[in-house]
Amino acid sequence: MRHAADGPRPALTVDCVVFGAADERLEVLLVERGDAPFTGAYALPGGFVREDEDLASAARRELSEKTGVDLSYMEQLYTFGAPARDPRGRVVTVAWLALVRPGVHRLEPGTDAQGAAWHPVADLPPLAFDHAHILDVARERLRGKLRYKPIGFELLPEVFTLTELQRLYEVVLERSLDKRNFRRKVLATKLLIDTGRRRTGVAHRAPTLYRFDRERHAELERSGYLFEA
Amino acid sequence: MRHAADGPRPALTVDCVVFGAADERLEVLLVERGDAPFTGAYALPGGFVREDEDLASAARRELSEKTGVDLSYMEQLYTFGAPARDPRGRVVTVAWLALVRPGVHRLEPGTDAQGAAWHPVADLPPLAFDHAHILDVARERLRGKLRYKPIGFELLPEVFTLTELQRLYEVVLERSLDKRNFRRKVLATKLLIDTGRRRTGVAHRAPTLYRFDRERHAELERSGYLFEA
DNA sequence: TGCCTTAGTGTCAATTATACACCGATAGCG
DNA sequence: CGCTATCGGTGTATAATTGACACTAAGGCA
Repeated sequence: MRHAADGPRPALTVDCVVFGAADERLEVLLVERGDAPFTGAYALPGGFVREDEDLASAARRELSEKTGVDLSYMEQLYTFGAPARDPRGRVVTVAWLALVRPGVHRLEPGTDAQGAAWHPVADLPPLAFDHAHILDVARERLRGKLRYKPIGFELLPEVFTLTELQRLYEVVLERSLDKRNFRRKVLATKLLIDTGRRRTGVAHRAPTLYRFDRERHAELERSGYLFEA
Repeated sequence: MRHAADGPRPALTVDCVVFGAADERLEVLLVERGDAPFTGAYALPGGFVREDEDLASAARRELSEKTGVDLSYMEQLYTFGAPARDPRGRVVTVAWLALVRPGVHRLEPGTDAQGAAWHPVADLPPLAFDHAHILDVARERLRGKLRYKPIGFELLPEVFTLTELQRLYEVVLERSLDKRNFRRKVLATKLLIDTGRRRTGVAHRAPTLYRFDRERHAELERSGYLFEA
């Protein structure tokens, strides 16, 4: 059975995969490591779980400490525990996934991370530990979720055009979508509100700006529904 | 950063939710606890992760030790880490999900579990720790998977009738399905092989026995496909 | 004012989902 | 041995959804 003294134990950390969309690209928040191992390499923000701390709280705290980004919600992604994933010894990490609008969070790197910055997932620097693998799992999960949850909105600014939303879907799903079918489908959800405003200053027809209907979304969440892109 | 000496750490366990179907019910494999806390209560088979052991291996080992059931594949379910989930101190557990055909595994309870047995999920004894919650999460995951993966077969005997398969779906999804539509859909997958045999000795028309086409399934797995019930 | 660029719109065909009711085969019983 | 009870097995029509596909509209700028 479970005795607190049962032999050596793995250490436990949390790591956060925070995605955002900017310039029609998918980006991820990384910190530059200041200490060994992997000094100077990039890593997912994360760190040790404290003795009396909920896992989700640990993820939020570490993300905040390492990057200055405060998030109220993250989804648990997967727990990675290969014995050799950390050269210092056995470390099991619970990875978390979050989607944010880049730009609304000021990045304030913590003392033990030299920098926190957005990196396009299509062009990543070498990552510490097994973080490249964690990121792959996160991208796969994001793809899966995007197909049946309208989470695309979480990644975009408060107001956005349908074309911007479509580009995001295309980037994440890695395939092109038909404009008319995409619009039909996404508008059919009734989750978008026409703000009545248009984006001006562009050298072409001014596109309509929409925002996400959080109330309707919460309502549908409660009753359980699907969404397909 | 991560120093092995960083303060007190949560202990780490694995717990296994093993589902099977029998008598048109969904069952789960539980062990009776021999030691405190929760002496005499039922629990999911599980235990501590060893220092140099992969998480999946730990789950397989604990399941085998506690119940005698050897499985080659389990899917990671979720990691539970509420600070108070174990009265003895901080214990984080990585839960795993497996589907088996009950009857093909001999149950051999380990020394520290008084008994390993199948229990219908619709009528469970009180469970130790937060295992009732873990089981809820597992049932939800099973429902989700059943909708788009043909995993129902994993829970049934080697040969089965379409009605048995449908009952299983109905039990897991908690709704009734149309017989003709179900048959059409499930046969359209071409994942069932008509064995040419029928179940006899029943006081009604003898139903055709099918078995699951593992080769075709593996093939489709590779190319990626969906399945809807 | 003409041109370049992106926004925005509709239809048709194919596919898929759903609703729905009767005859067939077998064992058991009287 | 035939009657009955019980579950097995089948098809069709309608509605909803998907996917393919091309042109006009509007705005800024040269």
